[in-house]
Amino acid sequence: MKNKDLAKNLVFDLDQLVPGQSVDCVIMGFDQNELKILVLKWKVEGDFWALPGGFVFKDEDLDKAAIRVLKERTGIELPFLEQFQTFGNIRRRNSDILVKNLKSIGLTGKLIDWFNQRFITTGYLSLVDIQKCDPKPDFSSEMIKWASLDELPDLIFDHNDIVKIALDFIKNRINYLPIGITLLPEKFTMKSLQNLYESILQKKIDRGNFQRKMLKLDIFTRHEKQLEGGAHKAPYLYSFDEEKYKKLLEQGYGFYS
Amino acid sequence: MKNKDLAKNLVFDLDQLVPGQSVDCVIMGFDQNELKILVLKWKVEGDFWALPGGFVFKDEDLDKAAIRVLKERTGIELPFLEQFQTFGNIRRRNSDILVKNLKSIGLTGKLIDWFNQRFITTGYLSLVDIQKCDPKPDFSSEMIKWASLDELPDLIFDHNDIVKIALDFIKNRINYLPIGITLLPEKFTMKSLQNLYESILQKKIDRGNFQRKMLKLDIFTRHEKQLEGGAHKAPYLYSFDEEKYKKLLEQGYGFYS
DNA sequence: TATTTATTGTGTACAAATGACACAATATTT
DNA sequence: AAATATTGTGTCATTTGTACACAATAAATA
Repeated sequence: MKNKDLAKNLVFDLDQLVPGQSVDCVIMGFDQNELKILVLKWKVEGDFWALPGGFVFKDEDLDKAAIRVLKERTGIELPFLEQFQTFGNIRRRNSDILVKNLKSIGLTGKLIDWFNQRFITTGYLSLVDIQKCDPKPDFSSEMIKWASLDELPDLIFDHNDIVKIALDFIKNRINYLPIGITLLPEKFTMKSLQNLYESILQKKIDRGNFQRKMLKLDIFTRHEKQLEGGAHKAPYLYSFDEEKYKKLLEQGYGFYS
Repeated sequence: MKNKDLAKNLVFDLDQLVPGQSVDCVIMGFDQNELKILVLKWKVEGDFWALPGGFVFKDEDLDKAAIRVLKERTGIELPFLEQFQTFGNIRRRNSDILVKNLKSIGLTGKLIDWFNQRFITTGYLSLVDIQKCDPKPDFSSEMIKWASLDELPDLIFDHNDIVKIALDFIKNRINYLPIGITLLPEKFTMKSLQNLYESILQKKIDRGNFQRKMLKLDIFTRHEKQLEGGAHKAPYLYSFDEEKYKKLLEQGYGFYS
């Protein structure tokens, strides 16, 4: 039944799509001090987990396609996604087993051919606040979830590689551009910002030094004390000063400028 | 006559190519203390300058396509090109005036259609030693030249943008990875390495400090004095210690690692 | 209520890196 | 032989990085 739905919905107009071109989105969220990736499970037999991805219309900007595809597959609306790499290995094609599954749910020959071609895919990423997102699977997926890096499932094709490259990209970027405004809630503690940095950089950072270094960037507004919950001494809450943050984004830091 | 040749040679098998996909190469060379870009002039009426670029075969890795295309268009053989960005704006299509020109040299309707589609192009770059290269125009170009950044001609489509992005990419990269081994001759002076850095970063660097900083990387071999020509006090010649250089390339520097 | 505990904000002290500038050494030119 | 331009290296003040210390304090516990 779910399979019939899928086959029915997959009847789109191939002529309007760029053949062999796709986009895939690595959406990173930060929750409970862990970095997580948004993945979805395809509505076919077998464990086919994948990044939210899709095709590109002939009359559509590649960047726009990424935004649209993310919206369609997950319901998440973002105004901007950052391109990080294009994957064009010749072995990038749907695996035999997947094609077999697609056949079994009644796809026609032309659609099978479509899915069986080699796709050159462009990777896009974004960092989001998990609390502000409510991802929902579309017709083609039976499940969507935030997977922590430790328990990232085996993904189809080279999607695991794509995630890895995306993580490297962010790990690199964090060294010269501030990060966090889209990953953390409105107000946050320095500790949680540090957790974010540590989970991206995969290393421990001295607490005191991190705090000083961050504050010296002068992109934060300091608020009153944290609500009572949990800790022993209540930490200050901070929020990003959007103007100063953007200014710093433009000029970067830590580099020759 | 040259136009006839072009039309004749352009009859390739479109079915074997990925439609709408291309690669473009930004080849940077360093000569006489200036950074230069390899550009070629198309063999059609009008001043159509472009980056060396071309199409991708269906059964070809994207990375390999870049290497092949560069070889075909310029004669330059490189084992590796670095991908830096993919350009997929909807307005990326051959301009009317170019198509008009292609028609005027006798291209058939199908080829015109091919050239008139929107291409998603992936940019690749490499840094080379100009002295070791002898670029030659292929059948489709009437001229090839190293253009310094100041006198870069107007390029077709968004190729000027592509060059700009490539330069930004290198400017960024130079801050955490050593550069120069493919741009400078076997033996070089610290002064010339500094010139290279200055022309990429577009800023003056203190001579003494630059020298110390570079040498501390411990990736150079110091040779005897420079040949007599020119200067007043002869500087030492250095060469890269390939092993140490590669090791540093792998681990990077100046960053959290 | 008084004490304990964990965590925060900030301080200090030393090492390392950076930036600005100085100066002797030296190959060529005059 | 003196002048000149450029190199290799030195110095020193400033900034940045790193490791660790300690008082302040909110919650938990006795």
